[in-house]
Amino acid sequence: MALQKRLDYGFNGYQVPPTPRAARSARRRCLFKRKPDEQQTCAFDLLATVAGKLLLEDENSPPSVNKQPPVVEDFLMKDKKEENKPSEEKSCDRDCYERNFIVTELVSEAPNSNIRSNELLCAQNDVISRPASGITTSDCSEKVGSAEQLVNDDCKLRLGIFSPSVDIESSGHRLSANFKSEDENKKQIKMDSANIRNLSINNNKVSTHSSRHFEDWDRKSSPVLVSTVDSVKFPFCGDHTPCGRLPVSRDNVKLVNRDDDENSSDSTRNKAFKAPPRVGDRRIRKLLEPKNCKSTTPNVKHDERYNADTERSNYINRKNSLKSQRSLRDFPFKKRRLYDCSSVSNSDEGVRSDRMCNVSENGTKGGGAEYGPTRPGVIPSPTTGAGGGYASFHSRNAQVKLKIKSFRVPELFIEIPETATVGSLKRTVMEAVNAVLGGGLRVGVVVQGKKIRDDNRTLLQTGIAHDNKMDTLGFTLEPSPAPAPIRLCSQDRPGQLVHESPQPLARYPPTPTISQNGGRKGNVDTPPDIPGSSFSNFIESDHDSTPSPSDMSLGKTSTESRALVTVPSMKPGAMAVVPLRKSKRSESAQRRIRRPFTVAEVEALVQAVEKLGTGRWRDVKLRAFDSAKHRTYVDLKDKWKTLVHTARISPQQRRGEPVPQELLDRVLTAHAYWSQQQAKQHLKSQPDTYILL
DNA sequence: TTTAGGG
DNA sequence: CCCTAAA
Repeated sequence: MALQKRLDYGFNGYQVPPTPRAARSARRRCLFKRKPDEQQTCAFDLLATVAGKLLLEDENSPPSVNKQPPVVEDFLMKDKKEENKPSEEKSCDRDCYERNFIVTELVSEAPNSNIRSNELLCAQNDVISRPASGITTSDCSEKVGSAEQLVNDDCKLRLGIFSPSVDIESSGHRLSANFKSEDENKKQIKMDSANIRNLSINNNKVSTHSSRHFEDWDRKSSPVLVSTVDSVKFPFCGDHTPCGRLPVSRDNVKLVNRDDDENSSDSTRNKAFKAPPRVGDRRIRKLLEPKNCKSTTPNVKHDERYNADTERSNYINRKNSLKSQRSLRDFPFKKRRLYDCSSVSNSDEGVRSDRMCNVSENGTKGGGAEYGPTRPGVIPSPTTGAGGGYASFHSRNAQVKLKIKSFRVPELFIEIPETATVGSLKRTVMEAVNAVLGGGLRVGVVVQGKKIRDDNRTLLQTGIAHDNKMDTLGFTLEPSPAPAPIRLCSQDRPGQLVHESPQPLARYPPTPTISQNGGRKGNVDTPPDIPGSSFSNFIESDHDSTPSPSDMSLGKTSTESRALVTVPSMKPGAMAVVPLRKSKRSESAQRRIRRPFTVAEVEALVQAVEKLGTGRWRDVKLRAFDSAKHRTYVDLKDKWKTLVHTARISPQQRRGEPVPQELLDRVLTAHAYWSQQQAKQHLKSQPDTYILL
């Protein structure tokens, strides 16, 4: 059997390394411009990735959620055009990464204010944070639909997209804002059809998230990760119907962790133009990837690999035919489970909205009965945007209180083999979430469309305290230039991540200046934990999965998660709205956090190595771990090394998350095969020496 | 920048 | 994971 396997690998499955290393290195060049520092900004990258940037809508363009820039259509067209041009890399416009942060309304702090900003809040939350399926009225729904179709064609299961919306509330002034997200902020749970053939087809298929536009995401985005005052929620959208094609084999395992750290690098962007994207699976991802910033070298050996992959895949299919079939049947259920979660989450959303309303009551004393439908006339349609007319400001109020009630993270894209367990899926998702939350963020303040860079300016000076300038106050979330504190991205302590990540936003605020005031300062640390949050729901009965830090963290997360809330009372003389401790970020050169490979990752690695062989770690990385930025090819190589070692030692001596024996067997087989190949090549390359000896 | 290996 | 020589 072993022999047979070997033969299969040798003749059908593996592809003999065709090119000398030199040749290879010649044509790869564009990727991995990651700076050393960036490796440590795991989470952050994501927010770069996930949060990206929140931008206040310009004054000239009235805050109107519905308003859709005419550009969108062009963008879409562009996308479609580019689909046919695999060799062309889309340019990454910086604007792509910006999310709009719209201050819908700012109300006077006066308790008697007749303006029910709460209503606005509620309305906005209601509409915007609704799962994509529920949002169809938007003018861009059509586009969204097409985008989703494309996605579905690729047999990808998209889990939530959030419409990033941020509500800023204050007892006095209330801001309701929407973060318009973009696709780059998402990770995708992608179930690729296992068959390589399918993959190839998919590659040629036009699959693009047209959602480069926040609008799109805004509309279709489903709530995914919502951190509210009281809890962190992980709602999944329920609008994704399982695609018709189901994964067949474990081929094409790909972990798409969109760590968009590369987005932030201009050099990367520039390079994108130099090198066209590689054909094949990667290309799809490119298209899907919001950033699309990095380019891939053209895969010269694409056809070659295609053949090899196909054969290999056939082999695997034969081998696992039974298994695959079962997987086919099981898969929908696995997915359904997620959807069930989503429904739960959705319901939670309602709770969340309510909670928000309630919270807002604190400030305005507005009766709950007055919210929403009860007074529809008063509620500015979130889509129409709230004009500044609603706000009546009392300039005598010296305090500006802001409360960011929730951040929504756009989307998670993850690829995972259908053979993976639900537990591993959960872990993967959790990792993605942690990555999102664990990152550091920098908050920018935008007033009247202009970014306020001077942190020392007072609100008064900036105009935030002025009645006539309250219309447009915005915040931007952007990746912090320096790596986030390790703790923030530590996956080893995932439990802390979820509530820690918000820290840069929520906990640091009270600067000396700000802390002078009483007000609701105490709310900053208000951590009303909601044990039954969606997060815990999402993971709850995870018995089938092997214990992993992530899993453990989930429960912890649900109980420890802190609200992403900041209610720093600020006097006009206060400093930045959301002061950040930038200094702490500078302590780089830290050892990267340990991120144990999951079984899914191991499988992806094994599969890639089986096809590419050892010694081509960059290709392996690109193939299976592209967009998993925290896995460098060195990491993969090291992991392979340890895998080989692990496979050779007795199971009793192994530590950590147990790797399925089947995988270890494959490791040994592949390692043996490629070692042999290497030896052969070595002999060929030095025939003279051989003769001489 | 990538590989290959030792630490 | 880190560090680095070597390619």
